[in-house]
Amino acid sequence: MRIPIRLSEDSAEPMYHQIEVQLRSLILSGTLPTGTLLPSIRELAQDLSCSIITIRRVYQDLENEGLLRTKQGTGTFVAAVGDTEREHYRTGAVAEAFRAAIDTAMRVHLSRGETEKLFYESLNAKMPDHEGNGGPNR
Amino acid sequence: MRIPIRLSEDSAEPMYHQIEVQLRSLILSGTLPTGTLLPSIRELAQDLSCSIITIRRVYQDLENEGLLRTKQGTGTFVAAVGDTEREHYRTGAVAEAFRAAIDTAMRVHLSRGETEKLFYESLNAKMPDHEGNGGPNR
Amino acid sequence: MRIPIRLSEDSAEPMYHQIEVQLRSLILSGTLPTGTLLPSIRELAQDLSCSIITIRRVYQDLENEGLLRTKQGTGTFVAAVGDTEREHYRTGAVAEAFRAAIDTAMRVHLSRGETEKLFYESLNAKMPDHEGNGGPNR
Amino acid sequence: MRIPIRLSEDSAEPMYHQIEVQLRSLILSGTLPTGTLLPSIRELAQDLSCSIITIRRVYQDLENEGLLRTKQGTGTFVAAVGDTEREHYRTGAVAEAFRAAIDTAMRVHLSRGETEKLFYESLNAKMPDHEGNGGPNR
DNA sequence: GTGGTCTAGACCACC
DNA sequence: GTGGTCTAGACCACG
Repeated sequence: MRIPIRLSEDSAEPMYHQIEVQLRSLILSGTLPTGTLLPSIRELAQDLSCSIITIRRVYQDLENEGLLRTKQGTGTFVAAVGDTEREHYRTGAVAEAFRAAIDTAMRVHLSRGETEKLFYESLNAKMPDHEGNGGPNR
Repeated sequence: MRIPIRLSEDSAEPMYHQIEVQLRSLILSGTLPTGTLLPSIRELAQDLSCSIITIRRVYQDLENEGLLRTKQGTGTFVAAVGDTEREHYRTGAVAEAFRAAIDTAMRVHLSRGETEKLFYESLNAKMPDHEGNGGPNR
Repeated sequence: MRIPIRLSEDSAEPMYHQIEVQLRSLILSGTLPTGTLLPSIRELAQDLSCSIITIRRVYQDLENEGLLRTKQGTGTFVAAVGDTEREHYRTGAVAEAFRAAIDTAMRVHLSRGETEKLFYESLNAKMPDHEGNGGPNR
Repeated sequence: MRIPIRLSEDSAEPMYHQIEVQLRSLILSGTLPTGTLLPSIRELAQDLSCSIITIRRVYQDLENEGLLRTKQGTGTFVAAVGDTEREHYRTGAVAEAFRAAIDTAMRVHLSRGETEKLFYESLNAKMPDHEGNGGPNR
Protein backbone atom coordinates (compact mmCIF):
# COMPACT_ATOMS: atom_id res chain seq x y z
CA MET A 1 0.00 0.00 0.00
CA ARG A 2 1.06 3.54 -0.71
CA ILE A 3 0.73 6.04 2.13
CA PRO A 4 -0.10 9.55 0.96
CA ILE A 5 2.48 11.65 2.75
CA ARG A 6 3.94 14.85 1.42
CA LEU A 7 7.20 16.23 2.83
CA SER A 8 8.31 19.82 2.60
CA GLU A 9 12.05 19.85 2.07
CA ASP A 10 12.70 23.44 2.94
CA SER A 11 10.80 23.49 6.18
CA ALA A 12 12.52 23.90 9.50
CA GLU A 13 10.19 21.21 10.82
CA PRO A 14 12.10 17.98 11.39
CA MET A 15 11.34 15.30 8.88
CA TYR A 16 10.28 12.73 11.46
CA HIS A 17 7.77 15.17 12.85
CA GLN A 18 6.20 15.98 9.50
CA ILE A 19 5.70 12.27 8.92
CA GLU A 20 4.30 11.63 12.36
CA VAL A 21 1.75 14.42 12.12
CA GLN A 22 0.47 13.20 8.79
CA LEU A 23 0.44 9.54 9.69
CA ARG A 24 -1.34 10.30 12.95
CA SER A 25 -3.99 12.20 11.04
CA LEU A 26 -4.49 9.35 8.60
CA ILE A 27 -5.06 6.97 11.49
CA LEU A 28 -7.23 9.20 13.64
CA SER A 29 -9.37 10.32 10.76
CA GLY A 30 -10.08 6.72 9.89
CA THR A 31 -8.43 6.88 6.49
CA LEU A 32 -6.21 4.04 7.71
CA PRO A 33 -8.68 1.87 9.63
CA THR A 34 -7.81 -0.45 12.52
CA GLY A 35 -5.79 -3.43 11.41
CA THR A 36 -4.34 -1.89 8.28
CA LEU A 37 -0.86 -3.23 7.50
CA LEU A 38 1.51 -0.36 7.01
CA PRO A 39 4.40 -0.54 4.53
CA SER A 40 7.64 -1.88 5.94
CA ILE A 41 10.17 0.53 7.35
CA ARG A 42 12.43 0.01 4.36
CA GLU A 43 9.61 0.50 1.88
CA LEU A 44 8.37 3.71 3.42
CA ALA A 45 11.90 5.04 3.82
CA GLN A 46 12.55 4.50 0.12
CA ASP A 47 9.16 5.94 -0.76
CA LEU A 48 9.87 9.15 1.13
CA SER A 49 13.56 9.26 0.19
CA CYS A 50 14.64 9.39 3.77
CA SER A 51 16.61 7.33 6.22
CA ILE A 52 15.38 4.05 7.65
CA ILE A 53 16.26 5.45 11.05
CA THR A 54 13.80 8.27 10.59
CA ILE A 55 10.92 5.92 9.74
CA ARG A 56 11.88 3.61 12.56
CA ARG A 57 11.50 6.50 14.94
CA VAL A 58 8.13 7.46 13.49
CA TYR A 59 6.73 3.94 13.90
CA GLN A 60 8.21 3.75 17.38
CA ASP A 61 6.73 7.04 18.49
CA LEU A 62 3.28 6.18 17.19
CA GLU A 63 3.50 2.76 18.80
CA ASN A 64 4.31 4.45 22.09
CA GLU A 65 1.22 6.58 21.62
CA GLY A 66 -0.78 3.42 21.13
CA LEU A 67 -1.69 4.17 17.54
CA LEU A 68 0.38 1.38 15.99
CA ARG A 69 1.15 -2.19 16.95
CA THR A 70 4.23 -4.06 15.76
CA LYS A 71 4.27 -7.84 15.37
CA GLN A 72 7.77 -9.29 15.13
CA GLY A 73 8.46 -10.66 11.70
CA THR A 74 5.07 -9.68 10.38
CA GLY A 75 4.86 -5.93 10.17
CA THR A 76 3.30 -2.83 11.66
CA PHE A 77 -0.46 -2.46 11.95
CA VAL A 78 -2.87 0.28 12.85
CA ALA A 79 -4.00 -0.41 16.42
CA ALA A 80 -7.57 -0.33 17.65
CA VAL A 81 -8.35 3.18 18.73
CA GLY A 82 -11.39 3.78 20.86
CA ASP A 83 -13.93 6.22 19.47
CA THR A 84 -13.72 8.40 22.54
CA GLU A 85 -9.96 8.50 22.38
CA ARG A 86 -10.11 9.22 18.70
CA GLU A 87 -12.58 12.03 19.19
CA HIS A 88 -10.52 13.46 22.01
CA TYR A 89 -7.42 13.37 19.88
CA ARG A 90 -9.04 14.97 16.88
CA THR A 91 -10.53 17.92 18.65
CA GLY A 92 -7.64 18.24 21.08
CA ALA A 93 -5.05 19.08 18.45
CA VAL A 94 -7.33 21.54 16.73
CA ALA A 95 -8.41 23.25 19.93
CA GLU A 96 -4.78 23.61 20.89
CA ALA A 97 -4.01 25.24 17.55
CA PHE A 98 -6.91 27.66 18.00
CA ARG A 99 -5.76 28.56 21.46
CA ALA A 100 -2.32 29.37 20.06
CA ALA A 101 -3.81 31.50 17.29
CA ILE A 102 -6.02 33.42 19.72
CA ASP A 103 -3.06 33.95 22.01
CA THR A 104 -1.27 35.55 19.10
CA ALA A 105 -4.28 37.73 18.39
CA MET A 106 -4.39 38.87 22.00
CA ARG A 107 -0.71 39.60 22.03
CA VAL A 108 -1.11 42.13 19.23
CA HIS A 109 -4.26 43.50 20.80
CA LEU A 110 -6.72 42.44 18.14
CA SER A 111 -10.35 42.89 19.15
CA ARG A 112 -12.73 39.97 19.35
CA GLY A 113 -14.41 41.15 16.17
CA GLU A 114 -11.14 41.42 14.24
CA THR A 115 -10.17 37.97 15.45
CA GLU A 116 -13.45 36.48 14.29
CA LYS A 117 -13.02 38.22 10.96
CA LEU A 118 -9.58 36.74 10.41
CA PHE A 119 -10.81 33.31 11.42
CA TYR A 120 -13.65 33.42 8.91
CA GLU A 121 -11.38 34.66 6.16
CA SER A 122 -9.19 31.60 6.61
CA LEU A 123 -12.13 29.30 7.12
CA ASN A 124 -13.94 30.45 3.99
CA ALA A 125 -10.77 30.11 1.99
CA LYS A 126 -10.11 26.57 3.11
CA MET A 127 -13.56 25.17 3.87
CA PRO A 128 -15.94 26.92 1.47
CA ASP A 129 -19.42 27.06 2.95
CA HIS A 130 -22.18 26.02 0.60
CA GLU A 131 -25.08 27.01 2.83
CA GLY A 132 -24.40 30.69 2.75
CA ASN A 133 -23.25 30.96 6.31
CA GLY A 134 -19.89 32.60 6.20
CA GLY A 135 -19.71 34.49 9.45
CA PRO A 136 -21.02 34.92 12.95
CA ASN A 137 -23.76 37.47 12.44
CA ARG A 138 -25.96 36.23 9.70
CA MET B 1 11.60 50.25 32.14
CA ARG B 2 10.18 46.87 32.89
CA ILE B 3 9.16 44.71 29.95
CA PRO B 4 6.26 42.34 30.63
CA ILE B 5 7.52 39.01 29.35
CA ARG B 6 6.49 35.67 30.71
CA LEU B 7 8.57 32.54 30.05
CA SER B 8 7.23 29.04 30.20
CA GLU B 9 9.95 26.87 31.66
CA ASP B 10 8.71 23.46 30.58
CA SER B 11 8.02 24.36 26.98
CA ALA B 12 9.98 22.76 24.19
CA GLU B 13 10.07 26.18 22.59
CA PRO B 14 13.53 27.71 22.91
CA MET B 15 13.75 30.52 25.39
CA TYR B 16 15.12 33.01 22.89
CA HIS B 17 12.16 32.30 20.64
CA GLN B 18 9.59 32.84 23.35
CA ILE B 19 11.14 36.18 24.15
CA GLU B 20 11.31 37.20 20.50
CA VAL B 21 7.66 36.41 19.90
CA GLN B 22 6.51 38.41 22.87
CA LEU B 23 8.81 41.35 22.31
CA ARG B 24 7.81 41.47 18.65
CA SER B 25 4.19 41.61 19.73
CA LEU B 26 4.83 44.41 22.17
CA ILE B 27 6.47 46.43 19.43
CA LEU B 28 3.98 45.70 16.68
CA SER B 29 1.00 46.28 18.91
CA GLY B 30 2.35 49.70 19.76
CA THR B 31 2.73 48.89 23.45
CA LEU B 32 6.37 49.84 23.00
CA PRO B 33 6.22 52.87 20.71
CA THR B 34 8.92 53.95 18.29
CA GLY B 35 11.98 55.28 20.04
CA THR B 36 11.44 53.48 23.32
CA LEU B 37 14.72 52.64 25.02
CA LEU B 38 14.66 48.98 25.90
CA PRO B 39 16.33 47.67 29.05
CA SER B 40 19.98 46.89 28.58
CA ILE B 41 21.00 43.39 27.66
CA ARG B 42 22.34 42.80 31.15
CA GLU B 43 19.23 44.13 32.84
CA LEU B 44 16.78 42.08 30.83
CA ALA B 45 18.93 39.00 31.22
CA GLN B 46 18.83 39.34 34.97
CA ASP B 47 15.12 40.16 34.87
CA LEU B 48 14.35 36.98 32.97
CA SER B 49 16.96 34.91 34.78
CA CYS B 50 18.72 33.91 31.61
CA SER B 51 22.07 34.45 30.00
CA ILE B 52 23.19 37.74 28.55
CA ILE B 53 23.85 35.91 25.32
CA THR B 54 20.29 34.77 24.98
CA ILE B 55 19.02 38.34 25.23
CA ARG B 56 21.73 39.51 22.90
CA ARG B 57 20.48 37.08 20.31
CA VAL B 58 16.91 38.28 20.75
CA TYR B 59 17.86 41.92 20.28
CA GLN B 60 20.02 41.07 17.30
CA ASP B 61 17.37 38.99 15.58
CA LEU B 62 14.80 41.73 16.01
CA GLU B 63 17.31 44.27 14.74
CA ASN B 64 17.79 42.15 11.63
CA GLU B 65 14.03 42.20 11.19
CA GLY B 66 14.17 45.97 11.36
CA LEU B 67 12.17 46.19 14.57
CA LEU B 68 15.01 47.40 16.78
CA ARG B 69 17.95 49.74 16.37
CA THR B 70 21.00 49.48 18.56
CA LYS B 71 23.62 52.10 19.16
CA GLN B 72 26.81 50.90 20.73
CA GLY B 73 27.48 52.50 24.04
CA THR B 74 24.00 53.93 24.17
CA GLY B 75 21.40 51.21 24.16
CA THR B 76 18.72 49.48 22.13
CA PHE B 77 15.68 51.33 20.80
CA VAL B 78 12.41 50.45 19.13
CA ALA B 79 12.81 51.32 15.46
CA ALA B 80 10.29 53.22 13.40
CA VAL B 81 7.82 50.78 11.92
CA GLY B 82 5.41 51.98 9.26
CA ASP B 83 1.73 51.72 10.15
CA THR B 84 0.96 49.68 7.07
CA GLU B 85 3.80 47.33 7.81
CA ARG B 86 2.67 47.13 11.41
CA GLU B 87 -0.93 46.33 10.46
CA HIS B 88 0.23 43.76 7.96
CA TYR B 89 2.41 42.17 10.57
CA ARG B 90 -0.28 42.04 13.23
CA THR B 91 -2.95 40.40 11.14
CA GLY B 92 -0.43 38.35 9.19
CA ALA B 93 0.82 36.40 12.18
CA VAL B 94 -2.69 35.71 13.41
CA ALA B 95 -4.03 34.71 10.02
CA GLU B 96 -1.08 32.36 9.64
CA ALA B 97 -1.92 30.74 12.97
CA PHE B 98 -5.56 30.31 11.96
CA ARG B 99 -4.58 28.75 8.67
CA ALA B 100 -2.43 26.26 10.55
CA ALA B 101 -5.27 25.44 12.94
CA ILE B 102 -7.74 24.94 10.12
CA ASP B 103 -5.25 22.76 8.29
CA THR B 104 -5.13 20.58 11.36
CA ALA B 105 -8.90 20.45 11.46
CA MET B 106 -9.03 19.39 7.82
CA ARG B 107 -6.42 16.76 8.39
CA VAL B 108 -8.61 15.03 10.95
CA HIS B 109 -11.68 15.58 8.78
CA LEU B 110 -13.55 17.91 11.06
CA SER B 111 -16.61 19.48 9.50
CA ARG B 112 -16.94 23.20 9.09
CA GLY B 113 -19.45 23.27 11.92
CA GLU B 114 -17.22 21.35 14.28
CA THR B 115 -14.33 23.63 13.43
CA GLU B 116 -16.37 26.73 14.17
CA LYS B 117 -17.52 25.19 17.43
CA LEU B 118 -13.96 24.57 18.57
CA PHE B 119 -12.93 28.06 17.56
CA TYR B 120 -15.71 29.63 19.59
CA GLU B 121 -14.96 27.48 22.59
CA SER B 122 -11.41 28.81 22.64
CA LEU B 123 -12.47 32.33 21.79
CA ASN B 124 -15.07 32.52 24.55
CA ALA B 125 -12.58 31.14 27.03
CA LYS B 126 -9.92 33.70 26.16
CA MET B 127 -11.87 36.72 24.93
CA PRO B 128 -15.14 36.69 26.85
CA ASP B 129 -17.85 38.42 24.89
CA HIS B 130 -19.91 40.86 26.90
CA GLU B 131 -22.58 41.45 24.33
CA GLY B 132 -24.01 37.99 24.44
CA ASN B 133 -22.77 36.99 21.05
CA GLY B 134 -20.82 33.82 21.57
CA GLY B 135 -21.11 31.98 18.32
CA PRO B 136 -22.15 31.99 14.72
CA ASN B 137 -25.70 30.74 14.97
CA ARG B 138 -27.51 32.93 17.40
CA MET C 1 35.73 19.74 1.19
CA ARG C 2 38.24 22.45 1.95
CA ILE C 3 37.01 26.03 1.77
CA PRO C 4 39.69 28.55 0.72
CA ILE C 5 39.39 31.26 3.35
CA ARG C 6 42.20 33.45 4.53
CA LEU C 7 41.99 35.36 7.80
CA SER C 8 44.00 38.44 8.60
CA GLU C 9 44.91 38.27 12.26
CA ASP C 10 45.83 41.88 12.86
CA SER C 11 42.81 43.39 11.22
CA ALA C 12 40.31 45.34 13.24
CA GLU C 13 37.63 43.59 11.21
CA PRO C 14 35.85 40.98 13.30
CA MET C 15 36.73 37.44 12.39
CA TYR C 16 33.15 36.39 11.77
CA HIS C 17 32.80 39.24 9.32
CA GLN C 18 35.92 38.37 7.36
CA ILE C 19 34.65 34.83 7.00
CA GLU C 20 31.19 35.95 5.97
CA VAL C 21 32.50 38.26 3.28
CA GLN C 22 34.67 35.58 1.74
CA LEU C 23 32.12 32.81 1.99
CA ARG C 24 29.48 35.07 0.48
CA SER C 25 31.81 35.76 -2.41
CA LEU C 26 32.49 32.09 -2.98
CA ILE C 27 28.76 31.42 -3.17
CA LEU C 28 27.80 34.41 -5.27
CA SER C 29 30.66 33.89 -7.69
CA GLY C 30 29.50 30.36 -8.27
CA THR C 31 32.70 28.83 -6.91
CA LEU C 32 30.47 26.97 -4.47
CA PRO C 33 27.49 25.99 -6.62
CA THR C 34 23.96 25.42 -5.35
CA GLY C 35 23.63 22.32 -3.26
CA THR C 36 27.24 22.12 -2.18
CA LEU C 37 27.62 20.60 1.27
CA LEU C 38 29.77 22.90 3.35
CA PRO C 39 32.17 21.56 5.97
CA SER C 40 30.55 21.03 9.33
CA ILE C 41 30.72 23.79 11.89
CA ARG C 42 33.26 21.85 13.92
CA GLU C 43 35.43 21.09 10.89
CA LEU C 44 35.59 24.65 9.63
CA ALA C 45 36.19 25.96 13.14
CA GLN C 46 39.19 23.72 13.49
CA ASP C 47 40.33 24.57 9.98
CA LEU C 48 40.31 28.28 10.71
CA SER C 49 41.51 27.88 14.29
CA CYS C 50 38.54 29.66 15.73
CA SER C 51 35.61 28.87 17.95
CA ILE C 52 32.69 26.75 16.86
CA ILE C 53 30.43 29.60 17.86
CA THR C 54 32.08 32.00 15.45
CA ILE C 55 31.46 29.64 12.55
CA ARG C 56 27.95 28.99 13.77
CA ARG C 57 27.27 32.66 13.59
CA VAL C 58 28.66 32.90 10.07
CA TYR C 59 26.49 30.05 8.83
CA GLN C 60 23.45 31.46 10.56
CA ASP C 61 23.92 34.97 9.20
CA LEU C 62 24.30 33.64 5.68
CA GLU C 63 21.25 31.46 6.19
CA ASN C 64 19.28 34.54 7.21
CA GLU C 65 20.44 36.16 3.99
CA GLY C 66 19.09 33.18 2.10
CA LEU C 67 22.50 32.05 0.88
CA LEU C 68 22.70 28.86 2.95
CA ARG C 69 20.23 26.22 4.03
CA THR C 70 20.89 24.07 7.07
CA LYS C 71 19.29 20.79 7.91
CA GLN C 72 19.71 19.65 11.48
CA GLY C 73 21.55 16.41 11.74
CA THR C 74 22.58 16.58 8.11
CA GLY C 75 24.68 19.62 7.43
CA THR C 76 24.77 23.02 5.80
CA PHE C 77 24.24 23.49 2.06
CA VAL C 78 24.55 26.29 -0.46
CA ALA C 79 21.00 27.45 -1.20
CA ALA C 80 19.61 28.09 -4.65
CA VAL C 81 20.31 31.67 -5.60
CA GLY C 82 18.60 33.16 -8.63
CA ASP C 83 20.92 34.32 -11.39
CA THR C 84 19.42 37.78 -11.37
CA GLU C 85 19.77 38.02 -7.63
CA ARG C 86 23.31 36.73 -7.89
CA GLU C 87 24.24 39.26 -10.56
CA HIS C 88 22.67 42.05 -8.57
CA TYR C 89 24.57 40.98 -5.50
CA ARG C 90 27.91 40.75 -7.27
CA THR C 91 27.85 44.16 -8.87
CA GLY C 92 26.02 45.73 -5.92
CA ALA C 93 28.79 45.11 -3.44
CA VAL C 94 31.46 46.35 -5.82
CA ALA C 95 29.53 49.44 -6.84
CA GLU C 96 28.99 50.23 -3.19
CA ALA C 97 32.73 50.00 -2.57
CA PHE C 98 33.48 52.30 -5.50
CA ARG C 99 30.96 54.84 -4.29
CA ALA C 100 32.68 54.84 -0.90
CA ALA C 101 36.09 55.30 -2.51
CA ILE C 102 34.89 58.16 -4.68
CA ASP C 103 33.26 59.80 -1.69
CA THR C 104 36.64 59.74 -0.01
CA ALA C 105 38.23 61.26 -3.07
CA MET C 106 35.66 64.05 -3.10
CA ARG C 107 36.15 64.72 0.60
CA VAL C 108 39.83 65.47 0.03
CA HIS C 109 39.02 67.43 -3.11
CA LEU C 110 40.72 65.20 -5.62
CA SER C 111 40.00 66.07 -9.22
CA ARG C 112 38.32 63.64 -11.53
CA GLY C 113 41.60 63.04 -13.27
CA GLU C 114 43.50 62.34 -10.07
CA THR C 115 40.74 59.96 -9.00
CA GLU C 116 40.93 58.06 -12.27
CA LYS C 117 44.70 57.92 -11.95
CA LEU C 118 44.51 56.36 -8.50
CA PHE C 119 41.89 53.89 -9.65
CA TYR C 120 44.05 52.73 -12.53
CA GLU C 121 47.12 52.42 -10.33
CA SER C 122 45.26 50.03 -8.10
CA LEU C 123 43.57 48.26 -10.99
CA ASN C 124 46.82 47.68 -12.87
CA ALA C 125 48.45 46.38 -9.73
CA LYS C 126 45.71 43.89 -8.99
CA MET C 127 44.26 43.05 -12.40
CA PRO C 128 47.14 43.35 -14.86
CA ASP C 129 45.87 44.19 -18.30
CA HIS C 130 47.39 42.15 -21.08
CA GLU C 131 46.01 44.17 -23.96
CA GLY C 132 47.97 47.28 -23.28
CA ASN C 133 45.05 49.32 -22.10
CA GLY C 134 46.02 50.64 -18.73
CA GLY C 135 44.19 53.89 -18.45
CA PRO C 136 41.50 56.19 -19.70
CA ASN C 137 43.38 58.32 -22.17
CA ARG C 138 45.18 56.07 -24.52
CA MET D 1 33.53 79.31 13.65
CA ARG D 2 31.08 76.74 12.51
CA ILE D 3 32.51 73.47 11.25
CA PRO D 4 30.47 71.86 8.47
CA ILE D 5 30.03 68.29 9.70
CA ARG D 6 27.04 66.10 8.96
CA LEU D 7 26.32 63.05 11.09
CA SER D 8 24.23 60.11 10.00
CA GLU D 9 22.23 58.91 12.97
CA ASP D 10 21.24 55.53 11.64
CA SER D 11 24.67 54.44 10.56
CA ALA D 12 26.51 51.65 12.25
CA GLU D 13 29.62 53.79 12.02
CA PRO D 14 30.60 55.13 15.44
CA MET D 15 29.93 58.78 15.89
CA TYR D 16 33.50 59.66 16.82
CA HIS D 17 34.71 58.05 13.60
CA GLN D 18 32.30 59.93 11.39
CA ILE D 19 33.49 63.17 12.92
CA GLU D 20 37.17 62.27 12.64
CA VAL D 21 36.88 61.34 8.97
CA GLN D 22 35.20 64.59 8.09
CA LEU D 23 37.40 66.79 10.21
CA ARG D 24 40.51 65.11 8.80
CA SER D 25 39.25 65.81 5.30
CA LEU D 26 38.61 69.44 6.10
CA ILE D 27 42.17 69.80 7.34
CA LEU D 28 43.92 67.81 4.64
CA SER D 29 41.98 69.44 1.85
CA GLY D 30 43.02 72.85 3.12
CA THR D 31 39.49 73.97 3.93
CA LEU D 32 40.75 74.52 7.46
CA PRO D 33 44.22 75.99 6.89
CA THR D 34 47.13 75.76 9.29
CA GLY D 35 46.60 77.78 12.44
CA THR D 36 42.83 77.84 12.34
CA LEU D 37 41.31 77.88 15.81
CA LEU D 38 38.76 75.11 16.15
CA PRO D 39 35.61 75.52 18.25
CA SER D 40 35.97 74.46 21.86
CA ILE D 41 35.11 70.92 22.82
CA ARG D 42 31.93 72.08 24.53
CA GLU D 43 30.88 74.21 21.59
CA LEU D 44 31.36 71.49 19.03
CA ALA D 45 29.69 68.93 21.26
CA GLN D 46 26.62 71.09 21.55
CA ASP D 47 26.73 71.88 17.86
CA LEU D 48 26.69 68.20 16.95
CA SER D 49 24.36 67.19 19.78
CA CYS D 50 26.78 64.67 21.13
CA SER D 51 28.79 64.09 24.24
CA ILE D 52 31.79 66.15 25.23
CA ILE D 53 33.65 62.91 25.68
CA THR D 54 33.14 62.05 22.05
CA ILE D 55 34.58 65.36 20.84
CA ARG D 56 37.43 65.08 23.32
CA ARG D 57 38.34 61.80 21.75
CA VAL D 58 38.18 63.22 18.23
CA TYR D 59 40.50 66.10 19.06
CA GLN D 60 42.81 63.74 20.92
CA ASP D 61 43.02 61.28 18.04
CA LEU D 62 43.72 63.98 15.50
CA GLU D 63 46.32 65.50 17.78
CA ASN D 64 48.01 62.10 18.00
CA GLU D 65 48.03 62.01 14.22
CA GLY D 66 49.73 65.38 14.21
CA LEU D 67 46.87 67.20 12.56
CA LEU D 68 45.87 69.26 15.57
CA ARG D 69 47.77 71.05 18.31
CA THR D 70 46.29 71.89 21.70
CA LYS D 71 47.47 74.84 23.77
CA GLN D 72 46.41 74.67 27.39
CA GLY D 73 43.85 77.31 28.21
CA THR D 74 43.81 78.65 24.68
CA GLY D 75 42.23 76.15 22.40
CA THR D 76 42.82 73.67 19.64
CA PHE D 77 44.47 74.67 16.38
CA VAL D 78 45.08 73.10 13.02
CA ALA D 79 48.73 72.05 12.99
CA ALA D 80 51.16 72.71 10.22
CA VAL D 81 50.99 69.84 7.79
CA GLY D 82 53.72 69.44 5.24
CA ASP D 83 52.61 69.45 1.64
CA THR D 84 54.18 66.08 1.02
CA GLU D 85 52.51 64.61 4.06
CA ARG D 86 49.21 66.18 3.04
CA GLU D 87 49.47 64.81 -0.46
CA HIS D 88 50.41 61.39 0.82
CA TYR D 89 47.45 61.41 3.14
CA ARG D 90 44.98 62.50 0.53
CA THR D 91 45.87 59.95 -2.06
CA GLY D 92 46.61 57.25 0.51
CA ALA D 93 43.10 57.03 1.85
CA VAL D 94 41.59 57.02 -1.61
CA ALA D 95 44.00 54.45 -2.98
CA GLU D 96 43.24 52.23 -0.01
CA ALA D 97 39.53 52.50 -0.72
CA PHE D 98 40.08 51.60 -4.37
CA ARG D 99 42.17 48.61 -3.43
CA ALA D 100 39.34 47.42 -1.19
CA ALA D 101 36.79 47.88 -3.96
CA ILE D 102 38.91 46.03 -6.49
CA ASP D 103 39.46 43.24 -3.99
CA THR D 104 35.72 42.88 -3.76
CA ALA D 105 35.45 42.80 -7.53
CA MET D 106 38.07 40.09 -7.73
CA ARG D 107 36.35 38.07 -5.05
CA VAL D 108 33.19 37.83 -7.12
CA HIS D 109 35.22 37.22 -10.28
CA LEU D 110 34.37 40.37 -12.14
CA SER D 111 36.44 40.96 -15.26
CA ARG D 112 38.66 43.96 -15.64
CA GLY D 113 36.19 45.44 -18.09
CA GLU D 114 33.21 44.98 -15.79
CA THR D 115 35.19 46.52 -12.97
CA GLU D 116 36.06 49.56 -15.04
CA LYS D 117 32.43 49.86 -16.08
CA LEU D 118 31.23 49.92 -12.48
CA PHE D 119 33.90 52.43 -11.55
CA TYR D 120 32.86 54.80 -14.31
CA GLU D 121 29.20 54.46 -13.43
CA SER D 122 29.91 55.62 -9.92
CA LEU D 123 32.39 58.25 -11.07
CA ASN D 124 30.04 59.76 -13.61
CA ALA D 125 27.27 59.84 -11.05
CA LYS D 126 29.35 61.63 -8.45
CA MET D 127 31.88 63.61 -10.49
CA PRO D 128 30.09 64.52 -13.72
CA ASP D 129 32.60 64.99 -16.49
CA HIS D 130 32.11 68.10 -18.50
CA GLU D 131 34.64 67.34 -21.20
CA GLY D 132 32.78 64.37 -22.59
CA ASN D 133 35.25 61.81 -21.36
CA GLY D 134 33.25 59.29 -19.42
CA GLY D 135 35.16 56.09 -19.90
CA PRO D 136 38.41 54.45 -20.80
CA ASN D 137 37.92 53.79 -24.49
CA ARG D 138 36.94 57.01 -26.06
C1' DG E 1 27.39 52.55 31.99
C1' DT E 2 26.24 50.56 27.07
C1' DG E 3 26.63 46.98 23.12
C1' DG E 4 30.12 43.80 20.17
C1' DT E 5 33.15 39.97 19.76
C1' DC E 6 35.07 35.67 21.10
C1' DT E 7 36.13 31.88 24.04
C1' DA E 8 35.37 27.01 26.10
C1' DG E 9 32.30 23.79 27.14
C1' DA E 10 27.76 21.52 28.09
C1' DC E 11 23.56 19.24 26.71
C1' DC E 12 19.94 18.29 23.42
C1' DA E 13 17.62 17.00 18.96
C1' DC E 14 18.10 15.03 14.51
C1' DC E 15 19.74 11.72 10.91
C1' DG F 1 28.16 12.14 13.01
C1' DT F 2 25.32 16.70 12.26
C1' DG F 3 23.27 21.40 13.78
C1' DG F 4 20.58 24.04 17.89
C1' DT F 5 20.39 26.03 22.39
C1' DC F 6 22.31 27.83 26.50
C1' DT F 7 25.74 28.78 29.93
C1' DA F 8 29.56 31.62 32.30
C1' DG F 9 32.91 34.65 31.65
C1' DA F 10 36.48 37.56 29.31
C1' DC F 11 37.94 41.53 26.76
C1' DC F 12 37.20 45.44 23.66
C1' DA F 13 34.87 49.63 21.67
C1' DC F 14 31.69 53.34 22.42
C1' DG F 15 29.47 57.44 24.88
